[in-house]
Amino acid sequence: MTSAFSDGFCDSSVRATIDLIGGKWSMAILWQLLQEECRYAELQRRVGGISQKVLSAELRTLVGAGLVEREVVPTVPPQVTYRITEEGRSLEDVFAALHRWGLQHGG
Amino acid sequence: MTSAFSDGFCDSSVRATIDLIGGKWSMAILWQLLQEECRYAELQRRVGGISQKVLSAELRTLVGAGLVEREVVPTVPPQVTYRITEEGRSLEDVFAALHRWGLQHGG
DNA sequence: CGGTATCCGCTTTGATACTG
DNA sequence: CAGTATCAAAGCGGATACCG
Repeated sequence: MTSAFSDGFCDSSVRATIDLIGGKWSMAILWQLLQEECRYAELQRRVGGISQKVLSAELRTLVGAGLVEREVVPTVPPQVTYRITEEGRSLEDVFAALHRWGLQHGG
Repeated sequence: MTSAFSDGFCDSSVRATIDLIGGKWSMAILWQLLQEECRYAELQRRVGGISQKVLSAELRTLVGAGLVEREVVPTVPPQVTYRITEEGRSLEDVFAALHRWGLQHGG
């Protein structure tokens, strides 16, 4: 645990993590889903300001990464619910670290 | 990347932190400077693949944020050394959290 | 309702040339 | 050596329209 970063910039896992949650909307979405599961339209409304295209793309990415779960109920009209996975919930630690530092730094 | 998280996202410090270190190069630069102080050209060489323009801009941002210190030795030719500040060094905790999660998630 | 497809503008990024 | 200026290219995000 001493030096998490050995040498050079060979640690791609940090980069990958930031690439995943560092986007403009990923965090807002995850943040929302951490609080409660949500359907598509509702999620768009809650996040606020995100377009359908971007929301779809983000959700596809997050689902693909295993952070979010997509449940389809084939009714008419269709009903799709998104919820955070255990994997996604584990991000709370990362958020906490970022939050702590953000406060310490920005004041 | 700086965004207006209007509703449903009250914690801007997390966002601010990611905006600061989530850029394409910020982390590579910080990572390098965490290991040892560095002069401009050397830094560009070590980071690898970054242009002068972007490196300058990044450094200005990081210095402005108080994460990096800029020391000018007015010799001929001029000599400028960049080194991490205490503030910047405190990011190690954040990196550690990201690293831990990155491993746990992506492998 | 829950998306995908298309087009378009803006920011980010980079190569190159030039200055102190 | 350590940058700044300029210009071109790429990618992302967003508005709109349309499909299952």
